[in-house]
Amino acid sequence: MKYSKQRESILKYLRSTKCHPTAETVYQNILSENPNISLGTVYRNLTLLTELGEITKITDFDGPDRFDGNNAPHYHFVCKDCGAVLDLEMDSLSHIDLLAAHNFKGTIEGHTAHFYGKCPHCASQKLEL
Amino acid sequence: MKYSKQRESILKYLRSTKCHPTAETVYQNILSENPNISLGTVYRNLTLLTELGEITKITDFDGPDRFDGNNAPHYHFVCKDCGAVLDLEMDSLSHIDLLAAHNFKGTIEGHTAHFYGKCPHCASQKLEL
DNA sequence: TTTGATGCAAATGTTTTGCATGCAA
DNA sequence: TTGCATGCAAAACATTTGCATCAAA
Repeated sequence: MKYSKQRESILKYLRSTKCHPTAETVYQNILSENPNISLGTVYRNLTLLTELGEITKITDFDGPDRFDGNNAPHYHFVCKDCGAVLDLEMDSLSHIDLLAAHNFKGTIEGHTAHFYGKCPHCASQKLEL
Repeated sequence: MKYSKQRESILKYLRSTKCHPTAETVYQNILSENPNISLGTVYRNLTLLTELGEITKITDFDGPDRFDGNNAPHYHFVCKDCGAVLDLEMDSLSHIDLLAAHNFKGTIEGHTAHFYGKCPHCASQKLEL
């Protein structure tokens, strides 16, 4: 694969943040480093990096897809109040694959899961009302 | 809420199928019963029925949103080969909310989870190769 | 009659793609 | 120099919305 400055910028930005940005947000954040980059190039490289396994595409939530530069397996939380997407520190739930396989005639290869509720910030605001 | 024949058709169709159709598929399937219905009306009613809790919107997968007329809580499986979405017969995984809450300072109200692999049909085809 | 629901079409938002040009190998 | 990657713009796709009309209450 041929090197490109644009792809390097995109990956560097995703590795540096925990905010699970959309393609548009990635674009806005690397624009200062790449004044002529186009949104199409951002999309092309996000798709490519996802196929290479360098990043993960998060399609679980409403709205535009988000991207995650954290390669380690982990689960996500979304706040019902403010919409923030946070990483959760918890063990793998691989045992649920066995529960799913129990009455299923196909093969279970894995799962995705995410959690929702109130994030630390919104939960504490609620208490103050 | 005012009665409408279109809404009744949509709900009747969703109650009758286990195939988790998209808005477009719902539209195609009720067209014979409602020759003049528009796709916009289908979208409006799918949104309304989702808000009423009569049906569920599935946003977990790539591609357009799907809708599920089965009100009972259950989990979904998607086949990596053919893309089919199937219902899984398994107990609630409510215990994973406790696992998620363990190191989390906000509040966990629930989760969504889905499983992937090969469906019964594609798994058996694979064996025949 | 009143008000919410519809059909239609245009608008919106997200993502993909065609094509000429540019840059890495 | 060769071919993949880019920038740009148009297209494709999914969904929402404005508005005049229609039908349920």
